[in-house]
Amino acid sequence: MDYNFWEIEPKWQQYWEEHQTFKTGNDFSKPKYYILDMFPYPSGAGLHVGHPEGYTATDIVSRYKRMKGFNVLHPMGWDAFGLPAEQYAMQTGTHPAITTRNNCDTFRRQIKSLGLSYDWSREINTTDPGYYKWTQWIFTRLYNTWYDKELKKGRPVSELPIPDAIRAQGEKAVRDYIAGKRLAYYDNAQVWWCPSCRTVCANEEVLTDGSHEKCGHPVNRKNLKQWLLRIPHYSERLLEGLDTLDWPEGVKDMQRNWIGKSSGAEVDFPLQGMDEILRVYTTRPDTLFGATYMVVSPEHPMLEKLVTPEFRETVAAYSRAASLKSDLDRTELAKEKTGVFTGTYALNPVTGLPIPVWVADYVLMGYGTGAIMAVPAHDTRDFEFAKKFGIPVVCILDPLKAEPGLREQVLAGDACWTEDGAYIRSANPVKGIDINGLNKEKGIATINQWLEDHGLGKATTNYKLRDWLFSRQRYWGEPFPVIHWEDGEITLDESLPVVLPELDVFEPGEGGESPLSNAREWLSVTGPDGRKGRRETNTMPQWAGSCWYYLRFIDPRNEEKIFDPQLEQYWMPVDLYIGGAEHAVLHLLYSRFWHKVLFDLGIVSTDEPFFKLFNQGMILAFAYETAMGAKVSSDLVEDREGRFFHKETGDELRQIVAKMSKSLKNVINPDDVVKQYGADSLRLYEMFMGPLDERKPWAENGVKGVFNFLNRAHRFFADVSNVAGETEDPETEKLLHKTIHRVSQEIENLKFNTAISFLMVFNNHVMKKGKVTKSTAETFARILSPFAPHLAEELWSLYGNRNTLAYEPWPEVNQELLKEDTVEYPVSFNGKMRFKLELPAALSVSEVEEAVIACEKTGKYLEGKAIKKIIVVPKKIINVVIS
RNA sequence: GCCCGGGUGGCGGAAUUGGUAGACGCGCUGGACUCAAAAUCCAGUGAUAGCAAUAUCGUGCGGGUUCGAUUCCCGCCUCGGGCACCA
Repeated sequence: MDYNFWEIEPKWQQYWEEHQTFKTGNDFSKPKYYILDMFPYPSGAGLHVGHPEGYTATDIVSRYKRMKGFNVLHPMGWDAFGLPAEQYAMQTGTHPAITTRNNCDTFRRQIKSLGLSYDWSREINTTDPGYYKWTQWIFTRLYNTWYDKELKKGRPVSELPIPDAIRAQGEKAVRDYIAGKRLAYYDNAQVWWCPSCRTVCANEEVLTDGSHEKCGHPVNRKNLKQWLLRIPHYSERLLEGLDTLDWPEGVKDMQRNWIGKSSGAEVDFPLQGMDEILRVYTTRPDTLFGATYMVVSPEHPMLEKLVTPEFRETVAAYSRAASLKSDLDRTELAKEKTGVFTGTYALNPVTGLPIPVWVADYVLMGYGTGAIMAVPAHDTRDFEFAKKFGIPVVCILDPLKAEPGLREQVLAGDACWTEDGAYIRSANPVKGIDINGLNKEKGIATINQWLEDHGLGKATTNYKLRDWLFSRQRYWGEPFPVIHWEDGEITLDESLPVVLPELDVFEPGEGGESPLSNAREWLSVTGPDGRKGRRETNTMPQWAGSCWYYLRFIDPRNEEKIFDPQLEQYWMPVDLYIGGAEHAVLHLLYSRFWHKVLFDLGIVSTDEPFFKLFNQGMILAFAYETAMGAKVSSDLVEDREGRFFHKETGDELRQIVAKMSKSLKNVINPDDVVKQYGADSLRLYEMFMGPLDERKPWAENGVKGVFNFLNRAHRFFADVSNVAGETEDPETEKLLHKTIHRVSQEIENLKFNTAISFLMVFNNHVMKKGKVTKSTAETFARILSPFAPHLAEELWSLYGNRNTLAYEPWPEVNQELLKEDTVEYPVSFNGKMRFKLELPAALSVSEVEEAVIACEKTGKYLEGKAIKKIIVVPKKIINVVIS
């Protein structure tokens, strides 16, 4: 009988749908397991083979956990706001809502064709007003929250203490004061602007090369009134939380780097001839004796005061030039340092010597105090600058570990040294400070103490994390529930949802006007007092909807509340979250931030949303290139026994691994694979390709390989004449239990490739043996079911079972059967394996030694040499050391 | 430049993190069945030498520790990802 997957698969999919097999159970006495996929953006291209990779992995774990007796929450939904639908609307006039609905329908059909065990009754869509009502509601919470630095938590603004001095200035002052504390605020911001998309974007969305993550066009700076979220308040909390999570270390590191904590000190430098100080931030206060000049950023507020009349013009010109440069020019391209002298001198607080204050754009206003002390001998940037402008380089740290030649150069101020060493020229008896001879660690501690004692500075911490720019000049996004009144007051619109109005024109204005400013009727509001107002026309970024969707899955149809708190307490946190690594600092940082705010407000019960995170590796494809490195489209490649040739030129080509791309004609459509080999084959292959977290190339022959396995399993197990054994063969029984053990273990460790190989080994074994008992066949169907659920259900029903096996108990391992009576010891001589020796497992070490010596094969390898030592690792190896 | 991952047969990848390197799958070779092919089944398959038993070499490169290293240490090469004038 054929492996008729084309009949089996739709049949079982229909069964599951009709019986609501995967509707989440409401037996809350069971242990829960919440397993989540990063929900997709439903693009017009349909499902990519990368999607089923993560989805199959979570599906295997979900099915396994159900059989293990867990109450499993495994939902799916659509992150459906976003640019492509809007751009498509601009080109074709089709409303984004229609495009989105069609794309979701396609995705849903495709996902359902894979037999994934989602609870579809919980499907959510971020563009549904019933959903974004609560996205808006969370925004209102953010708006009404301030961060209490003492308690290290967010609190309602109603609890914000207002200083008397502010209160005395009247209502507007109080309002401004509160606005200055809110986690969501509206302000003028130097923002990244993408001229191609005509919208602003967040720091996190700008790539290293200065291009927009979404479209690839270069971005520039613009000054606009925008909504921002004060995520930096949560820097420390976001950092600390990472230590409690079972996440890939790489992702944690990326978040740590992004938050960018650094410890250092703020130091005050008195300005010569002025009653002012210039405050700097440095991570190397220990090098204070080597500070030979200072630099302020061109945007520094004190710059005006610092400039002496004779330098006014050059400094003004420099600042103007700097302001016109994009950040890209100021970083990437500006290998060469630039800067000008302000005419002012500051006094080095430890030496008392005057040092010049310069302005240069390599110092950024957004970090630290926007001013630095420069120590050219021990900082490469300062060294470069000092050499260019002829500023003295004073070495104050003897590089003991440097090579002799380099050490001489450093000591002479001709080279820069940033490592540890011993301080020299770092004492001033007049000031009562001496760190000569100390190392870096002690030097920093000593100087910090001295600075604090003298009121000249103190140890501080800095973070790179900046306010999160939270508004976009887009139509297809969540409207802000905000009204700007004619008198300048901003209030929330509490009647949620604020529904996105219908529009025919989606074009954003070149100057930054949002498309919603065309929605005239929707736009204007009149208050009860007759006051006129205008709605916020920006919309929220795509991250908003995905920041909290995992919470809505818990109680997706609740119209009264964001969710039932009791359900939240039961289901949270997410136990396993699988998705791509591209979200390491965007979605995953934003979500954690929102979640912590909600936690502080008592809305959620856990401090972190995702307990375990796992990143699936990207699925790539084979591609071909010529000797010169030119890529060749796959349809022009001929495979001749493992070597590849260009069909037209006949040149031999090199096989490489690259991203799937339309131009290389190597994109795989999951629908085609399902049609040709079935969903179980697609699932199995994606899991069998290699470790889940690694990038790996798609190979058609690999699909055939697993398809072949399913064929063989079907041929054997679907033939009931094979399932007729009375009692099980002991060898088969042993292997069966070993297989259950290994498969269970590998599922727990998310190592599905090896789990599948164990199933193959078992199948190969029984096919050779010829017959198994019904019990063995049923057990095999159960352990196969997480991977190939359609075939497993089919076999299960063939054996006379009426119900789905989705909730059958996972087979127990009989530990007795895992024990071996004998061990086949590899015997090696001086580490080289020579032969194998089967011995009873119960033998003691000395008995094993005796058996080895007694073995006749041993004599052959001794050849008159003496045994120095015999190493026996019980049940592993024997190594005979000979002279 | 800095921070993370990788590098194992012709290919995808295994190896209980110090104990038989190459499980499983693909591909290839030979055989059975067939008029023939496909499908299926059986056997073989890291390299070199040998009819063979067997021997030598072999996990990116060079050292080291160890009875024993894909695994640990030191120094490199290389591919991928992230960050980057953050003082």
